[in-house]
Amino acid sequence: MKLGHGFYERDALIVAADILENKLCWKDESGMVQNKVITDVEIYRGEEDKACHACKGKTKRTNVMYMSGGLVYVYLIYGMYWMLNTVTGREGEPQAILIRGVEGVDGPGKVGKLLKLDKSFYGEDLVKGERIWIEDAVRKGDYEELPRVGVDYAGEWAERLWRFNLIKVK
DNA sequence: ACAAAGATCCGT
DNA sequence: CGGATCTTTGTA
Repeated sequence: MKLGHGFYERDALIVAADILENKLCWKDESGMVQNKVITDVEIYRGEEDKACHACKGKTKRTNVMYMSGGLVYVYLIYGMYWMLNTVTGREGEPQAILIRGVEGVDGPGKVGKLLKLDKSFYGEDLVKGERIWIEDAVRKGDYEELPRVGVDYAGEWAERLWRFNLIKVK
């Protein structure tokens, strides 16, 4: 079942732990529905978080993060890779969760490539789920909390354990 | 207007 | 470790 508003409109710290192991669903170029288990996420939360794009305030780019949870935030990094984020929290609380990896796909750039993301996904509604959505899962495995990747410039904010990674079960 | 940096990945 | 490659943002 598709996750609804209630799931996303909570604090990013709660949603991030809860989103692991759910299924990221999308339609491929032939219209076939694909899905993969979410295994690796990172939290970007609030204007005070120096690693969060919203630390610059509300801009054309960060606008969607200020909206109510359940929307897609995508942006191009290094001129090449589209990063997939889900907006969380209530309106006025800039938050997003970066999908760093799904089963068999290790790395946010690869996730974006797999889903063939582009600018048109900015602000896409995950609750409506026309092109992309998330479905719930039953099993809840354990996860580890790690520092976020690639945000050393953010000083003490880089030390927060805001990367949640599913522990692989053999 | 222009320059700089960036939530990455790949090949050497 | 450097190159690819382009949007966003700060500075003039």
